[in-house]
Amino acid sequence: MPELPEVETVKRGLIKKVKGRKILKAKVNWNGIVAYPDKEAFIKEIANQTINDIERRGKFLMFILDDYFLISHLRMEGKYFIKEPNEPLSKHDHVIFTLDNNKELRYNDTRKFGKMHLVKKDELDKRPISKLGKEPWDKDLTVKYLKEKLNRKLPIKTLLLDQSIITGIGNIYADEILFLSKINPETKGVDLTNKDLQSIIDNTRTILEKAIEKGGTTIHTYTSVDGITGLFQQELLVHGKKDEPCPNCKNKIIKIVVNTRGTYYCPKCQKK
DNA sequence: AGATCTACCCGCACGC
DNA sequence: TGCGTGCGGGTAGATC
Repeated sequence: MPELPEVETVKRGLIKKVKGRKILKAKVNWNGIVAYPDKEAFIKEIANQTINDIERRGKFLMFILDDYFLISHLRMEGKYFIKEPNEPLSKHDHVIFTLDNNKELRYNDTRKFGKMHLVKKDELDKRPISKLGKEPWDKDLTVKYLKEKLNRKLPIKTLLLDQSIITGIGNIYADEILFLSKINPETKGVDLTNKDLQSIIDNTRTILEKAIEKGGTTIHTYTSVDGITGLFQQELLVHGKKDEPCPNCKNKIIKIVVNTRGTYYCPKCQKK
């Protein structure tokens, strides 16, 4: 599933393929994907807009158009493909953009979880990305900042997934970051030391950078339906490794549930 | 009022 | 084989 590194990889791939292209028209085959505005307005307003650039904010892709931002969240399984117009639609192709180079940009989403918002450039503050917290590499992401934001009783695992604090960390990397930081996922935010907070910042950056690097080497796989999952799977240390030996101390990794999210950690290395 | 919790959107994978 | 259930990001709305 796409977390920040995968979204960054998709972004880089899309820039190569569609930057500078004009969207001649759009077709929406599943209304649920288009969250705002309604389908008719979406189709009407996006016609003849040029994709001037593509940016990433947290796990959101942001297509910079002439008068609008197209904000796209892939959620669990969203993918973009470039296809020839005469190629038959795949089962889960839900939004099709016809480009000015006789190609189609197709949004494919097995689980129909993804969302798109088309917003005027001066209306950005009303839409989802306005609430995002610091990007992992933001210079303002400091121990002081985290100390304020994490001064709560919720488990650190839950707080790491809160996109309004640090944006871009998902369920998988949250486990990995806490493992590298030797912090128990159930530790209350308020109980973290300055050293813990610095560890979280450092390890977040390290692991996401490493993952982006990996993503970069397999950039073509974003057009392959099952390509993205396989990539960082091999790199994981604890997530999904129930009953397997901890890479650090060989103790068994255990799985618990923290605020409905499956959570993996080493009880020996990550004591409360 | 602010913090926290819950339901919801979906379809696939898995296990009994 | 067939059915039930867990999964998971973000948001809206409920509740503490």
